[in-house]
Amino acid sequence: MKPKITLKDIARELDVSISTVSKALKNSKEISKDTKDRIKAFAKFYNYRPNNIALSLKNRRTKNIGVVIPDIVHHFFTTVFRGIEKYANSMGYNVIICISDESFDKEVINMEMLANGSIDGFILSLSAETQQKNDYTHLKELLDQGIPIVLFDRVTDEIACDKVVLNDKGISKQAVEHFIDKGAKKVALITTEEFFNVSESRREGYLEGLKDKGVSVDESLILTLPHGLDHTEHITTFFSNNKVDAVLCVNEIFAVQCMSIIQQLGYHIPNDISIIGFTDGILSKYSSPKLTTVAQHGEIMGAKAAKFLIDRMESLEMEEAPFKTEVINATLVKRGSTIN
Amino acid sequence: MKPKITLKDIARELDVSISTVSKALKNSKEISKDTKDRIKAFAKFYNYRPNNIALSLKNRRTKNIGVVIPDIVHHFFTTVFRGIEKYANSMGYNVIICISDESFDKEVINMEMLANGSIDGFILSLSAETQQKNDYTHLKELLDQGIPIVLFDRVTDEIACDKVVLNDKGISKQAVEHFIDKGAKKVALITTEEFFNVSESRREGYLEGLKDKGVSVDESLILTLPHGLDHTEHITTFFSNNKVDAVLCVNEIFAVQCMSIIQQLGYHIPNDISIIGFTDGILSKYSSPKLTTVAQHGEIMGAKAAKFLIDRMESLEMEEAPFKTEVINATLVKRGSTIN
DNA sequence: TATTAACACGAAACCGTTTTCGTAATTTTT
DNA sequence: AAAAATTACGAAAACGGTTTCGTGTTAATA
Repeated sequence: MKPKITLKDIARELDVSISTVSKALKNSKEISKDTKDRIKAFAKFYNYRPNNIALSLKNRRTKNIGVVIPDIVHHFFTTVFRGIEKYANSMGYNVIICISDESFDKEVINMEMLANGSIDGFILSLSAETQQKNDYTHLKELLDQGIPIVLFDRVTDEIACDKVVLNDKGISKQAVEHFIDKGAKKVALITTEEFFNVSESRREGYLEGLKDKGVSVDESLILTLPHGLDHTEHITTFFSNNKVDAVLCVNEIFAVQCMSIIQQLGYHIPNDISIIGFTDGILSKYSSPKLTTVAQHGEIMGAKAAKFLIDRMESLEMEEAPFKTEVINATLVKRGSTIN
Repeated sequence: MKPKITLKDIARELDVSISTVSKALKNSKEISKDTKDRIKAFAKFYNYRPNNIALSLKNRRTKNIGVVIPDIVHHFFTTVFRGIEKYANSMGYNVIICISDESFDKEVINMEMLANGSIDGFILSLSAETQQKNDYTHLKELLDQGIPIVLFDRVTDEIACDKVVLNDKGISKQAVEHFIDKGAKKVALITTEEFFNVSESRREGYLEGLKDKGVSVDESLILTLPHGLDHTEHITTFFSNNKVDAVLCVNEIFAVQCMSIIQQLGYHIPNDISIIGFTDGILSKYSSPKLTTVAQHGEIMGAKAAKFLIDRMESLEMEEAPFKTEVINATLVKRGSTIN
């Protein structure tokens, strides 16, 4: 057992003051070459490393950033997180992660814990419950205390801060137009309940895409699936009752579920029915046929969010800089589930 | 802007000493009720919260644990991480995460960064490169410094510490026996290169399962896929050249790839060929037929690892406790890709 | 009434750094 | 040779807490 060595230890052993040691290790020219050499050699030999906590206290910055996401098992968040981690790490920051589990209370409690000195700033995607309650006082308080926040994907207009979002609306529109361009007449949308702003945007894009192509909206072609339940039955009855040519799903799980049900019903994909899903995850790559999806470029989003945050934290007191919103362009990855 | 308030601020405003404030807030009976009430009211009003960093420095413990994993996008690690996070959080710990990206250097650098005071202990799964190099000096040094480490899944005998592993061998054996019990004669294994100790164990289990059932080993039924490439061709030629009844795959990606290739070759699953994969992830649940898999219970592993670590950290100086290895029992989740 | 005990609080050390400022000792300038 | 400047270092404050110990007042005991 060889416990960590401190400046004090070095000072004692070498019979100099703590300040001298500190300065010597920082190569200060206040200290003579001889003394510096002695101290450096000793420090190296005992593998001295400054204590991060003491530094944090002194500098009043931790070089930690807090990431709060609703769910880590979800592919999209995972990729965003990876982007955050990579960029943050390259800039010398560590990442403390909290999972809100879609719960308002967890989001609040975790953030308050971290805000008491553990981190210098937050990157956050709102929990479902927070979006439902529409209560953002916890975020406002943190901003009030001077702690910077960057919101991504699940954002809100209520909070003034840097944001990184996807062009959900635009890409949905594009997907719908792609369907129609390839001959589809009846385009369905399979979506979730409305308190996610992303679902909302995707629905808008869907509607706009139809409108632009001069196709009238048929509300019965929009299937809203309840949260958390098994959807097989819903989907089966939907496709039994409606003749559709193309389906846009707001996530890849819905999409592959639709695919197998559609195939069981005897339709051919993509000849009879085309499908596009959101989230270019593992399911899309290994389904058969492979799924055409909207790539959300999570890693890019994460990196951008991290850059926003770090820029703001490091531009000392340049907090006056106006808040920016970066729109990441989703792209359509065309695979076997559509006619391309 | 309403910056954080400190003990000193309260002391100044209320004209008492810092020590009095500290004691009052901790409800010390050294302080009179009157004074306590005043101080508490003031603190509450200004929403005083002690600074975590200062506490860490004083107590010489951060209540942070460092998690180092090779990859966050991989489902298994994600679930383990979730288990760690949940348990740690419930015990008042925060989690700092580093992704080694299967790189030895990243593993070393990240751990050294965190070890200088930022965390009280590590939970770690070895990177592929570390296992290849078989170099664990960085871990030994940390243990030497008195920093506890818990290893999970990708472990090594070289390091004496608490460990949490899966009974890879046992469950593989069980899977093979299940195949044979249901009538399979020719059981294939599709695996990765050998520097992962888990692949090794799974292969051993496979061999043992055959042996126990009195089936002789046919080396040509073991397909080793190279790391990172596209495997379609390998798998296709494998199944074209070999008549097999059942396939055990060491991950779910291999399994679903096999499934689609097998189906394209005109075989029926599970009637002609049965399949079992490892990792009970999203692919297994949404494939058709649904995949019979080995559930690794990552969340349980994570929780157990976190418990090991926290127990050791909190049993002050009870570091004498012998190191334990917990074996998590994987289970077979029987679905449509096997005859059950 | 003198002594002791209980009460209520403050001073100071400590955790491990950085940094400002002060100051002997030496060297340079006049 | 006296004054000024430079060199090389140490003392101390600061970051924000906790905790031990000391002490002046009051209350209880002899």
